[in-house]
Amino acid sequence: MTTPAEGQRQNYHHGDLMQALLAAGVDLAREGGPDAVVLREATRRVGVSPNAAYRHFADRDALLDAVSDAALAQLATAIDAHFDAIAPGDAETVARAHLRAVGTGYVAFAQDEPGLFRAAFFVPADLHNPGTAARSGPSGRSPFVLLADALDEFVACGIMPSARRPQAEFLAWSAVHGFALLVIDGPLRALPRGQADAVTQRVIDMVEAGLTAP
Amino acid sequence: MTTPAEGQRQNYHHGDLMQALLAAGVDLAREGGPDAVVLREATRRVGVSPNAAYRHFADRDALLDAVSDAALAQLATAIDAHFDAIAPGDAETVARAHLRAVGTGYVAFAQDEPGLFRAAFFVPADLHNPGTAARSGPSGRSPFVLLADALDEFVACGIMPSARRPQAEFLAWSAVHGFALLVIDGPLRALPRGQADAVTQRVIDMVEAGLTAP
DNA sequence: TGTACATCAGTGAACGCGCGTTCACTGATGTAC
DNA sequence: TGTACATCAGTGAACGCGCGTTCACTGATGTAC
Repeated sequence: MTTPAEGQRQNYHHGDLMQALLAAGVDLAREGGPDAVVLREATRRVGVSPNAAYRHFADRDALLDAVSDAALAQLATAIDAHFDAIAPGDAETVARAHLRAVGTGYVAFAQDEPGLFRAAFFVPADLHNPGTAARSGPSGRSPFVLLADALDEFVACGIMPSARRPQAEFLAWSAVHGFALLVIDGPLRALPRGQADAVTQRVIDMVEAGLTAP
Repeated sequence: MTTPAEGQRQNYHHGDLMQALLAAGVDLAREGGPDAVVLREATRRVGVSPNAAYRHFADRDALLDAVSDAALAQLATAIDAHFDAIAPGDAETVARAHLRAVGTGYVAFAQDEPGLFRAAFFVPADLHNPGTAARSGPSGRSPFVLLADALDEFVACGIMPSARRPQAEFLAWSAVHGFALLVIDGPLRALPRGQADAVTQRVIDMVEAGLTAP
């Protein structure tokens, strides 16, 4: 995370240019989304000539992929934090809280880091492959896995019929992902944060009620 | 819609260059999404010099806005078709069918015309303003208005509490919009159409159950 | 401990590309008299 | 009905921009002996 004296480098060798370029790329994505991840600008920020990047990334797309993975990892970390805050309780209460934590953390991250959020999903994630550690948070479980586990708990504690379980991830994901986009880019972008948060909870209410309806 | 002998124009004056450029822009969006709406390419396709476009559009963004409106109008038309296919019946059945028609038509359009779909939402629509006729289908009602009307029917026939009505559009929209993106760009992009259609219906089931839950 | 040399990580300069946009212009059109 | 002329809708050439990428190179590093 420490980018030592950007542009002020003394030694010929950088030390960890790969990591520095990745960090610069993440900054660019944070500021302007995936399109802002410009290879030349990343090298400029690190204080290195443009072609130096090619020692560490095959091309611009490889850099963007790495940035996308890093963004996914940050999303995972944000969701982990919501997960860890859940108090113990009976299975059903905890299961519902798990679902809510994923949704709430997901939307909050999109609101806090819209550029990273868009970069994360610019490269379509293969959610079936939990992915490398580069895409997970401290828990080691990707957001998709956390969601899947929460839904498994729904079945286990009897509030969702097991026949409804297959592909239910995508139903929940759709609602929360779509809402995140409405809020950061779409017609709800002007909604004050407090009101948006209230609607976020209603989206999760809808998902929960929709999945557990008799 | 008829683009007379593209690139083979005889007369100095085009006739309706504005419309021709818009049509070319829509084609570009269809083929490659909003980023593919390139002003020079549009003029090339129409067979006109690049700067001729500036007689009709202030700049590239103005062209893209017009393309986006046209794409929204096509989406509206597609949804209108699903609406018109609904058989008469009791209020509740019709209300549910209306909601389903909007969702089904919406996702089907995204699947059939992913480029136009992405172009339509590249310029964030102000859904509160029903928008000009340029954004509606034959019915004159925009998709957002059709959705809002369906939800009003839910309240009117007593299957949704009126306290839940405000902003319910955004809950339903989130789920369907998010799912459309999962299908055209995201992790569900490889799912065969038939299976995707089945999941679409489950998304709508979830929305319907979630909004009408006791 | 010192030196030769292969290897690695950077540099400097340049490339072609296609874009959006502007300039001064010319050909066609239609209206006033 | 004919002509002068303002207006409109195009043209041709060029601009600056910033990008990704490649070339041949040089400085630094570390290992073998």
